[in-house]
Amino acid sequence: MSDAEPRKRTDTAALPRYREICDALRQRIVTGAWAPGYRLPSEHELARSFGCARMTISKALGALAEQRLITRRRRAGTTVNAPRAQESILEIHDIEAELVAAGSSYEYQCLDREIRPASEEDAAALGVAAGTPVLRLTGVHRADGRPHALEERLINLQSVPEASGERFTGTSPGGWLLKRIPWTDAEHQISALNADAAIARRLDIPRRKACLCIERNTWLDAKRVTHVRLIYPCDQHRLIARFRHKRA
Amino acid sequence: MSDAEPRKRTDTAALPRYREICDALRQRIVTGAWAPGYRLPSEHELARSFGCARMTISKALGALAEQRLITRRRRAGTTVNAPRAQESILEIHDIEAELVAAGSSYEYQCLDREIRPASEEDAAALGVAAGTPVLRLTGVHRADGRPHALEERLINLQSVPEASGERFTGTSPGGWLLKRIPWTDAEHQISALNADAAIARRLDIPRRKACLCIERNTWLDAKRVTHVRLIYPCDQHRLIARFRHKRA
DNA sequence: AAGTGGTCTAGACCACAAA
DNA sequence: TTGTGGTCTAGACCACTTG
Repeated sequence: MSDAEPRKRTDTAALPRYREICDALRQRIVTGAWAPGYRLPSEHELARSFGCARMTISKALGALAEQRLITRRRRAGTTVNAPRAQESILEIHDIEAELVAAGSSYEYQCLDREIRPASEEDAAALGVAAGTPVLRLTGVHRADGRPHALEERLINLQSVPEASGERFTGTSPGGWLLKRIPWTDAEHQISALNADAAIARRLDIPRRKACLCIERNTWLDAKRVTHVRLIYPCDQHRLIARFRHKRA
Repeated sequence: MSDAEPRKRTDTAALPRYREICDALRQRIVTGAWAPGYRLPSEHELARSFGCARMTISKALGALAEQRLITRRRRAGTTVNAPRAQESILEIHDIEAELVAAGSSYEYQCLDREIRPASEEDAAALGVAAGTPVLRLTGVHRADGRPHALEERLINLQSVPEASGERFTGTSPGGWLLKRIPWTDAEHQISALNADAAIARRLDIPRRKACLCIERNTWLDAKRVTHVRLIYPCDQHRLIARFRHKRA
């Protein structure tokens, strides 16, 4: 067995072979030489033409497929995709962790706490039946003593009954929940709004100032856990989302 | 050569071996049996204990690493990561496609078009050297005749020289670019702002109205392609991001 | 120096979907 | 039926990094 006898790869590259191949193929796609719909040569053919094992080709194609530049189907072969929607990964951090990471002090101030049967509005926001017992919390996150974000939260007490015993004075509900109740699904809605009088007062900003609003719904399997609405003054927060740069 | 003699896998599964292994390992991590910081057995050991080739283990670990549940380093081994931020997938669509999908008519109106050497401000936004030739475009996206979003765009003419020949009256630069120049990397910044006089006039909204602002930078490998700033009145747009349900 | 992950090979069998 | 991708093996060499 001559076995693996490749390794003439101390040449210049430092780039793995599959990566070179991946880049070469991507080049043909992005330059339009291989237009959307074009069917690529089979893995066997590519392996021959690149002079490598089929698995190396497979790895290169796998990377392109994960970037959604191509679609691979058994028997049908591999075809170039049409340009797609921009898809980015958005990381939404715990406010406390975020502020601490930025070197600020952090404090949660509870403004209001109420256990009640869900109103129609609560029910719609949390996605439960009206009358379901919910815990409603309003509070302010402070950074270095100054208001940073306003939080309005509903907790489904059917999913998290132990929340009814917690006062949430000082401890932020987000952190508390995260430690106790895992979630399996989440949805975020991001919007902008003008601060109304109540928001302006609580965040100590002028009325009508633009704010970034993040609403999050979380599920534990099929059960709704919590609904939260976070309101940040526009000059205190922005979200950054990056396209995940495929490397493999 | 007995070669590949595995394939007792017409059992019940239909699930690839590397997938089973990946799930088994993930289970140990998410249940806390392998806590953050824990160092996993080496690939060789895992291969022995799972009774498979090392490459199969490597594929399973690769999937976990891509989910950022573990970190793999040569010599140092593989360790369990600390829990990470909430990570959602944000899809940012082409405005035209979005409006058409919603059943609205779509129209792009070019307000301004200029080819010039990049000013300091342009250079900073686009990430190129000052003086680099850029195409600067301002326009309004209209839905059913009414202003929907304001777009301010810079195109790097070194990356996309053919853009200099395009008038962009009627055709939206986003769609035009998407059809010609794919991107490999993108970064989005999402913020809120109060409409100033110019924005208010062009979008036909009151001054100080809150707007959602999306800034996008795109790269083709290392080259900057375009920088765009989209401004939506707060009641006309919201972004939705869903937790990516891990499957692999 | 030694152990780890990273990559690669030259085969092989399988599952699937198109012809 | 047949060709394609999907997975797997048993080994090998390499590069990196830690002890």
